[in-house]
Amino acid sequence: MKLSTRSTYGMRAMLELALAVGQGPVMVREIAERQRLPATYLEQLMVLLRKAGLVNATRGAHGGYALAREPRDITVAEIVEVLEGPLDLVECPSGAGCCGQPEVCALCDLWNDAGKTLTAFFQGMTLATLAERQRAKSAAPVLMYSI
Amino acid sequence: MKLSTRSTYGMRAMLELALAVGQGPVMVREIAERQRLPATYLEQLMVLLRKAGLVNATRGAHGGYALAREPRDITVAEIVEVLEGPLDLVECPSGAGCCGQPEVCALCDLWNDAGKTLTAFFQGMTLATLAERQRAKSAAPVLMYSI
DNA sequence: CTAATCCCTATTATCCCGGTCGGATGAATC
DNA sequence: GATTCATCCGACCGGGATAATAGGGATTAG
Repeated sequence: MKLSTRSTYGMRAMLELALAVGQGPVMVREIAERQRLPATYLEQLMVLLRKAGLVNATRGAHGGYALAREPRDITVAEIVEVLEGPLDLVECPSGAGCCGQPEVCALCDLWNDAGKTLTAFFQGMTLATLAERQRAKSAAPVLMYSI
Repeated sequence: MKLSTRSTYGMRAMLELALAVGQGPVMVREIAERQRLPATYLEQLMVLLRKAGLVNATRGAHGGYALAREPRDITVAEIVEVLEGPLDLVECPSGAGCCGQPEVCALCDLWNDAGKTLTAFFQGMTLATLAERQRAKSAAPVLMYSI
């Protein structure tokens, strides 16, 4: 039930883009170095994000990636869903999650509700919020607690 | 990010036991047949649930499994955690989920909060509630909507 | 034209899940 | 006490997905 690295890598890249908003496109290699990620692997993920309309790519020299929308208009839910597939805990009703009879199975509801809970959480979180938090963390280091 | 079948199989078995509470132990084969699950596979899962103290096993003839506690005192969170591992979305801070510096990484908090949300949801759901819902569903079939 | 960068398609390695099998252990029945 | 029944335990295996790597093609700036 862990998230795959696709999501976490992707989120790290997207956060990086959110922090660099307004500074022109950022190269994959640059992101990869800053985040210590395998560059060629990240490349594939960026293509997925582009196809999903979350980022714009500019090719050629001085190219790179930039967010396609304002950070406040991109939710974590979107990003994760692109890289991880639908935000459901089981694939009802055809899958093994329930008995195959959703109308009669209390567990189907359980899994669906859990998925909705998670989705709601991720939908409520935007790149803008995350970037803000990240800036706060970077600016005010552990010193805060050592007074 | 899907749940493995271990959890779903296990939950189906546990719900079956909850519905059969007070009727003596239930055999694995019996559960497997009713839920259309591979019996020998389910067997392994039941052993895990027993070692976790969620069910009691009686061996030999007329043996089988029964809940170790009252249905209202067994949460979905416990069951899932036994079969699926800790209810976290990433394994911070050593894993690839965050940058390796939880104090400086906004994403660590994100993943942890998401995990807590999910955990809270599952902790709030007991076998008693599920059994009740299941009974309601079985009792009042689709006929309700065809008046 | 040339360098830089994204784009795309294999290919590989590794791990975990889902499942099977055979036999050992322990309990009930006769 | 022998037999039967059911849980227990470990070993094994195939498939599929994940996480990479590699190489070449397309596109743009200078």
